[in-house]
Amino acid sequence: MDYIEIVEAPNGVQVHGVKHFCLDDILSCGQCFRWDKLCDGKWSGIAYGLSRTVCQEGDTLTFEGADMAEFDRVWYNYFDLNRDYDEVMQILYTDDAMRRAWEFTPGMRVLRQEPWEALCSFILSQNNNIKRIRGLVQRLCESFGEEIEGGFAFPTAERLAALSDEDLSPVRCGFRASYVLDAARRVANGELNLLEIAKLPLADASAELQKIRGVGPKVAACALLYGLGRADSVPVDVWINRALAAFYPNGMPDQIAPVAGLGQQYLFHYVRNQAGALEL
DNA sequence: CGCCAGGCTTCTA
DNA sequence: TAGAAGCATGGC
Repeated sequence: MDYIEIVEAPNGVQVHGVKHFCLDDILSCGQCFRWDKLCDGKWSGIAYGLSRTVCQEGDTLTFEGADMAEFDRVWYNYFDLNRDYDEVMQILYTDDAMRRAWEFTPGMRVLRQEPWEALCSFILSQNNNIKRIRGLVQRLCESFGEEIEGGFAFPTAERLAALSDEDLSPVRCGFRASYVLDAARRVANGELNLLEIAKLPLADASAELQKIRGVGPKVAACALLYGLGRADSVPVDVWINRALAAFYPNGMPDQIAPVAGLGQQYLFHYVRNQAGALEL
């Protein structure tokens, strides 16, 4: 595993000896929208209806105010700590471009966010920039999410399903409003069962999600990767498209497929942030 | 001001 | 059936 021990400390739960883990990279890379970096370097965010502050000092993570039961139930999984990233690394290192991408941000990980939150957030993400996506998600939560200690939970599909386009106007999400409502209705009425979709073959799962108005291949792939735990799902945006053209004119190697979505996360960060990455 | 944003739907040839 | 235009809104 990617840590030595997990202990309850006076100020919360601590993970000691964590590997392949850079909180800054994980939370600022655009895979999630509800974490803010505080001026002291700690991160404050909301997931699974809990508002928490998390910090990393070297190879120690501290989940302030959490107890072990909460950590086991929520954060262990959320930060993908049950995955052995040594294994991921070994697979990705069989490929040259993936190895370079990994080495650029070796502490990157893919979060396991709540299924509905991930689907809804990435519907809002389309044709939008990360700064504004964060604002949309925040207004959606403040307007329709349950008030919790420290903020607002992500609104349930059931709550959103009962709303109209006009109800969503304070969110200012433009043409995406009807997309969010269509998704909420299909999820709330049981037509789409996200947990069942997660188990389907990738192409079938994607097709199911694309029944939602406003959900195409990219958003479906994001929902699968970030919300439904599908490490084999690869969101292809303009950046990944460039990377595919530059590095994989004949497609990605087969052995990468099971973790191609994780590889995508390293690759995405690499080609966007490393000047000249695409020329190699 | 113009261009663009981790796309998708609709229109057009 | 592929390719381009249109879409709401705001960050830069």
